[in-house]
Amino acid sequence: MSEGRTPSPPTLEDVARAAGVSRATVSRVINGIRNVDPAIQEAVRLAVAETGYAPNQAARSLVTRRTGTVALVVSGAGGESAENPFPAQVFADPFFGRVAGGVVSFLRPLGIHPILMFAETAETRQQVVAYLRQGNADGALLVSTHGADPLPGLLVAAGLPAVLFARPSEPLPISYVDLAHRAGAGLAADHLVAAGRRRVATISGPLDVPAARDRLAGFQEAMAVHGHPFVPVAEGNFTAASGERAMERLLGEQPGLDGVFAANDVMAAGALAALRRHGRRVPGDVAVVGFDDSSAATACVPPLTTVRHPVEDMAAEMGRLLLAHLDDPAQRATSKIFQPSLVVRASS
Amino acid sequence: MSEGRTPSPPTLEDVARAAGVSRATVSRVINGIRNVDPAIQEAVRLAVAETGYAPNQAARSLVTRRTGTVALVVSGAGGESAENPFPAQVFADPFFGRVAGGVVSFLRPLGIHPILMFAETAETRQQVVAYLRQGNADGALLVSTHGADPLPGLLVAAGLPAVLFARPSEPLPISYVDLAHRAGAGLAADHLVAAGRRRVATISGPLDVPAARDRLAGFQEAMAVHGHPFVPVAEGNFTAASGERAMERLLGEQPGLDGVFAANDVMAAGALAALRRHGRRVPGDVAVVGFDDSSAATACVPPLTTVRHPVEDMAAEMGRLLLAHLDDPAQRATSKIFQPSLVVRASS
DNA sequence: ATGAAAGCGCTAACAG
DNA sequence: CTGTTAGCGCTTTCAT
Repeated sequence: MSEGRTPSPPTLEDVARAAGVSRATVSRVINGIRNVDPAIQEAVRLAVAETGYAPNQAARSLVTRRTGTVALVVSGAGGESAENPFPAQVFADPFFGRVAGGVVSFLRPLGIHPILMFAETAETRQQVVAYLRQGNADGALLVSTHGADPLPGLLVAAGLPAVLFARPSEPLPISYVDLAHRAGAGLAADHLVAAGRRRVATISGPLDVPAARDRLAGFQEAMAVHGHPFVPVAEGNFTAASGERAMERLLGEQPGLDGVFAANDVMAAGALAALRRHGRRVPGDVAVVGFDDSSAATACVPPLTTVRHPVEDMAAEMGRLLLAHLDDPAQRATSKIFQPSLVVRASS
Repeated sequence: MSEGRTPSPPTLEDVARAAGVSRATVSRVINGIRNVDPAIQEAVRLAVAETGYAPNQAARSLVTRRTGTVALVVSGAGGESAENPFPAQVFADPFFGRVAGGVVSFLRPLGIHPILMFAETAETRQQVVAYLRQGNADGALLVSTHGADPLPGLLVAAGLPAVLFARPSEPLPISYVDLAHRAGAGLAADHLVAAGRRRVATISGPLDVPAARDRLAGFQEAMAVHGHPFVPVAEGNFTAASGERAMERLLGEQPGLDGVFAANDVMAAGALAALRRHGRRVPGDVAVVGFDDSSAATACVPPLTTVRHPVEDMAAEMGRLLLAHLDDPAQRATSKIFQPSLVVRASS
């Protein structure tokens, strides 16, 4: 009585034998296809339980040509060389965590789990394309950290289903979700003006990022509407340190400023530090408004008034759009723009 | 002359025909098996290029019984009900980002991409087990947010290869990486004492988390060695808000304290806020030491002295251990404990 | 309503 | 060194 060393897992065949039916019937029951006698269904279910059967996904994919998996790709815009070989920084950004959380919350109830990929060089982008072409995933959810990311174009060229987190910088037949950045920045401007602030400045994000440009433009436009055609600007790169430096510069230019809008919460937190060092009270002397409503907004002292960016909802929508496209590949690219809202806290 | 509607991707057969050889030979070339005539190798490579061939992973997995994929599972300890149905919070923690970054940086050069999973209820844990049993991934990298996570036990019981981020609370034949938490906390104690601090308190993490318990014990032990057998403790839950509340309590108990060790940087940041509100200067009146050396440590004002937790390296090591186990399933469970180090910044 | 049989694309003995 | 041959486990016509 020798037992197999590595008892290979039960197959459909085993279940069929145990239930006294054919493989085809077991397959039907498992895949929830009707036209199966209830009594037989029950027998099959029993056999599945007692054999501990679990369908082999590879075999299934081979015939259905579907993996039931999607890739979640975080992509930069680097060139040939690996400028940032270590992906830790990118994933450490709470923004990425929110995207991942939103994607998972939508996909998981459907039994779909995303494959995490990271691409920032020409080589790694090709890796992503090859990976998808090999049928490791049915499609991709793409989050670019820079506007000029070539990956969306590559995906479209390869005919691979994908959905982007933001409008591509070049027009492309591809679906995406995005935020009404201009409107969001406008909310911040309206709020500062309504609060009686007259000497307002802004800390922008890196201007090669479309979202950063939109937030700046939206802020400037809204301020102009309120009779403030000129707004001092200092450019940051979305990090706390850059926000701090930008605030220093602004304070140097205009010591009497009484309000500042930062294009994200993290830079606003940096600005808070600079203001404190210069003896300005927030919001007494200077009102501060951030953008995103990220964890940084509430971790600050004082907590930040900010523009809410429904990242999780948007990420979930990406999943929805991708699945819709997979169900009906003929359907055209669509987009969904989310509306931001203002969250007022102690900093303004 | 009609073309196929959906031109099905080229197969090995197509490449073989184009190269004028057999499927087996093409397979050999593609899988880098030697004993193939260099001239034929070249011909095959050419044929691959002109057909645009990409191997079908499902077909490959079906016969090799390997997917070349691993699961990265973030797991809580919840019971039957979904107390925290939304995974966004968990993924938003920068700690998770560091783990993901470390895992990806190690796995990606090997062409392996992790599947992101999240489990916090009995049901979702079963989902993870089922997913692995279906052969969607060869093994799991598991990060538990609580000590009493049942998932490691389930994985062992199912005979699924896995590596944990921390020592399991129950002894289990499973590999893991961990940090010498006690030693790390000891470093913090030594530093505070060396800096002349005499009235030192600590903010612990949630005491149902083994790492939090170890950090507290390590700190108390080291302080005792330095002649301070009693250290006031306030328990937090690793969030900034909890750190702030804990600091308030400590200040109430011992208004003259001159040093505090928080079991993570985020709570230390909260403590900083409370200290500022109470008019204490850091480090002038009170020295503050955190733990982890996370992004929170440098985002604070002043930046935190902290105990470095090499999360990325540890995550990479998890990957290495898992792959080693997959290569040789007979090999026993191993563990690797990393040593922390002190990073001195302005807060102490 | 159920079963028989034909592959999905690939790797791995086994011959030659 | 190369080709032939069997499947891997599953879904899916096609008969019955």
